[in-house]
Amino acid sequence: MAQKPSIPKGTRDFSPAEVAKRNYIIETIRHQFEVFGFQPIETPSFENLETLMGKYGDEGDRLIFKILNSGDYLNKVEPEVYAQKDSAGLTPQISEKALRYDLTVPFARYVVMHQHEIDLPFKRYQIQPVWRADRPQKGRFREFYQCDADVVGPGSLLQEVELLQLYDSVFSDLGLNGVCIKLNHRKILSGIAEVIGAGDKLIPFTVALDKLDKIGQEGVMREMSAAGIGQAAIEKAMPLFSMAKDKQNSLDVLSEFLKDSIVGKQGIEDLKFIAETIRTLELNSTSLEIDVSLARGLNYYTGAIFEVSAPEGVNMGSIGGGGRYDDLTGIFGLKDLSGVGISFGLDRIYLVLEELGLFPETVEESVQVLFVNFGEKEALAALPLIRKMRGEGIKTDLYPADAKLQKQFKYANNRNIPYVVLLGKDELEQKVIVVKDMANGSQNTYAWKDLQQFISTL
RNA sequence: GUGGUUGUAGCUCAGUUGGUUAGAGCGCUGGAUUGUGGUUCCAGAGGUCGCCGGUUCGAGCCCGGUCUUCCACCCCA
Repeated sequence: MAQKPSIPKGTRDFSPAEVAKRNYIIETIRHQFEVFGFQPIETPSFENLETLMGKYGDEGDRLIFKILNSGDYLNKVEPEVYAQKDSAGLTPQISEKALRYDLTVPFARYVVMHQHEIDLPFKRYQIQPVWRADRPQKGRFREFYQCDADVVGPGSLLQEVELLQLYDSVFSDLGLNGVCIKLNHRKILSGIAEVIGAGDKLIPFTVALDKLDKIGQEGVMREMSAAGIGQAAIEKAMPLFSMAKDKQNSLDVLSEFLKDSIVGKQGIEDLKFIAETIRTLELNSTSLEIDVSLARGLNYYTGAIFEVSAPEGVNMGSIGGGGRYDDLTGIFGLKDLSGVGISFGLDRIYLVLEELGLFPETVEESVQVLFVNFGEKEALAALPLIRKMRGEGIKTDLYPADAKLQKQFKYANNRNIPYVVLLGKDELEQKVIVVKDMANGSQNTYAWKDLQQFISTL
């Protein structure tokens, strides 16, 4: 035996039970995507490197998995570039393809390429793996699934409202209560930066503000200062810190704070509309919270931004996120097309459901009825009955070998199979089956011709 | 990418200052039970102590490297 095999860091194998649970989540999400009128697309697992580079910021560029060119790729490198040992300069010369980093940029590329064949507004969903060359942690993998729903076309705030309802529907179906959707607006952040006189430092300002929960007011102020934001500006922003804690009145406080900022006021109007509409429609299992300190999201968001956090007490980063991007397709040459979308982090939702014990028991039920194998003659007699049950859509199986009864029952027990059917010598003679209910141990006898009777109890 | 952490049976983990043949629980296999699982009792199998190298008379234990796990940054789902 050679070296033990292994898989790359941050990747995983999935056992049948895990796949069953993952499929349960995927099907729940897919169902609601379709109920909300989204259509599926799929895109290649790898794109041209230039399609992806520069879309996620410097940090994102670093985390993109690049694919080495085929053949004698070093041969084409200019000697000067090679000699300089400059990785950034060398990369485009030895790699022209890269693994998909998210689903949004490929979607934007798709819209531009297929603009003449899609009807706007186009509501698409996409459930596929993405890859990031990140250092793994709990709930952070190098290969993971995103489940995205986006709308492109004429912009309307009703779409934001619908997407929030979509979040709510999915988490309700999954039985995951206490999920909190945080809501903010890029224009509010711009307005704040403008009002405090740090308009040119928007990104570092928002990145620092986002850490308020984590490092506190002092930490945020220190980080802003380190980012080159002036002391006067930071002090002007101070009311925001206390406001972030008092989430009820945040819009009123913000209105006052941003009264001189046109952009800022637009952001407030948007959020007011979204929050009030949601309030009248009511959410089922999730809560909506306006949070000025929410600043995450990729560089392309321009309007509302969302982030979904797991219920309190579960230590997990965000399990979903999204927002509006007014000009995503602009970078691919198609102007004035607005989009808004959300994403579900399948792998993290899985971990949350697992931790809270929220997977339905039936999810792992691969077989409903197992026929015991008593030998060739009995097994052959069972086959027509099994075929009939399978024809009715019942997950039915015959134990594949004439093993000890004890072993077959143990197998059924370990697999959580609820019913075991006995068809041995006696049953064969009398043309009956004995059905054992594994939950309570009770047994019932049915004639072969009355199989339907048994089926109807399932 | 930076700093730290982890790895021993299929799983969860013990393993003393470095000292014979590395343990437990669960699981697995067989038996008590030749037509009955989930409870009980008895017996058994199962380990290159992540990998490579070093120190030592002697390494699961000490040192270096490497891979992996998890954590804090960074960033993110």
